[in-house]
Amino acid sequence: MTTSTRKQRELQAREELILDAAQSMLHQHGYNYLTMERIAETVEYSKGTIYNHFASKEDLVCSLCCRCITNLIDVFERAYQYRGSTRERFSAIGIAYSLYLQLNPMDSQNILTVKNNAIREKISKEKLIEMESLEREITTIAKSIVQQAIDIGDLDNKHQHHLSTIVFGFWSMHYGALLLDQSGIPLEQLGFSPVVQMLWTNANIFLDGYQWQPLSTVTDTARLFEKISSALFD
Amino acid sequence: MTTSTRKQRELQAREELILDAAQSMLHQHGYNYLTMERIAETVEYSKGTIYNHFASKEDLVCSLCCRCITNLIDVFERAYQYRGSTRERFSAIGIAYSLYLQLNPMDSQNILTVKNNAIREKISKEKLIEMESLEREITTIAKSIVQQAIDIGDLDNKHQHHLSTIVFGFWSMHYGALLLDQSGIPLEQLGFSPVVQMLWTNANIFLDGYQWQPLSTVTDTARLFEKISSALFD
DNA sequence: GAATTATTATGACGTAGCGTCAAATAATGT
DNA sequence: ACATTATTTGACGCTACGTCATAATAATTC
Repeated sequence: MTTSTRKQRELQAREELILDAAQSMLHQHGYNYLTMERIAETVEYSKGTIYNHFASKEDLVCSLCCRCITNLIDVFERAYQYRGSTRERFSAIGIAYSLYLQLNPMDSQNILTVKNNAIREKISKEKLIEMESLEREITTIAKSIVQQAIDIGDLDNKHQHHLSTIVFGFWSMHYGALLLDQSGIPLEQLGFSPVVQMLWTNANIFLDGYQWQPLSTVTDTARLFEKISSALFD
Repeated sequence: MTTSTRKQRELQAREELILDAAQSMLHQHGYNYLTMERIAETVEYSKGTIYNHFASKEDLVCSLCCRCITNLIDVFERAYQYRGSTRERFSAIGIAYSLYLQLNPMDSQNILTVKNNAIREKISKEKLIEMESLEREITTIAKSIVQQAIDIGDLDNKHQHHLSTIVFGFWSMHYGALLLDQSGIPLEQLGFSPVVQMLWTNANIFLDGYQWQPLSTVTDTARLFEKISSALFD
């Protein structure tokens, strides 16, 4: 029993070690430099051992992605706990998302990588299921705030059947914005402002569109942004 | 002179041939099946000749992407010409985008591929510039409608300095939604409705948020969607 | 129209990196 | 101490990219 759990723990520890090495390598030299061989060298195990942990390079990257979503869930939960109106708490989720990905550009990269079909095809079924389950978890947090807003009356209950549409809209807006940002489109050159700023404006407009109270027109949004972001990232 | 242009034309024709072959291969068997060797076989030229046209596999895929953006520009221009209010014309752009990518899922795939940093690194400078120029062109169309809306007064001119923010918000929302859709997240399973439908709802809410007249509350949006989409795709 | 030169096409070759598997090594049980 | 089971290893096979010397073809000159 103890033996078995010690083994487990050792395995687990090594897995983390590998993931850390991969992450740092990715961070420093990018995806193309990341090879199974190099990871093996770095952690001082053989390639075969790496393959005992991860079915493929893609599986490994997907695992990094799972870690990232786990981190995001953490931040989302802090946003969920934020003391304020439902609208503020939902906004907090948006801020959490955008600041997290801004602070960890490599993670946006990985998300983008894993979403690519060519890569996805090579990810094992199990890893995909793991990731899906995390994704379900994270959308659940967002959905529950919307539900609460409807229950309280901050959001008209004619939107009850739009519940997931609201979440989806908010999500896709952030997702799209951050991916556009990450993907080397020269936004400034095309005449755009900093992404986090535009996102905050548009998120507010979007929620105003749904008449989610209190509207941004009666709020000091700049100050709110500061408050929420320091509440989340300190 | 004539000789040179004939040469040019032959080259151009072959380039199209290669791109067609690649597109169809991609369509039928996916990115991982696509190899330079197989393309060469299909078009009955040698690998070296393919490399005379495209500096790398990534360059080739980027070229496909450029073709796709060119198509999008076409549809955007039709949207621009749509006879109706500025709001309808801007909405038409959203519909154009979402229906085009819905009808050509392989193109969304390619966009996703090309946006990936690992891939982008391998694309030649020239191709990237070519693509950026197309991207500039396409955003210009969207921006000009927003400008017209402000000039006419459909959109309050306090939004003048948000002009690009509006375009960016609209773009990112659509972009994010369609990528989420393409990237195998089991949206229905997570309790979401069909993407095009959610997008249409959210796009309207977004524009309502900016108070872009006439608001969706005084519009038969379902009918409008039908009208616009048949105007664009027939 | 033959000779020369310029252009273009070819595919064998070098290389990188993935993933496998038989053999070596370590751990565990008796 | 020996047998059995589990884990680790790295050489090997394979695929696919991209190159380049050579061959083939086209253009030009005389």
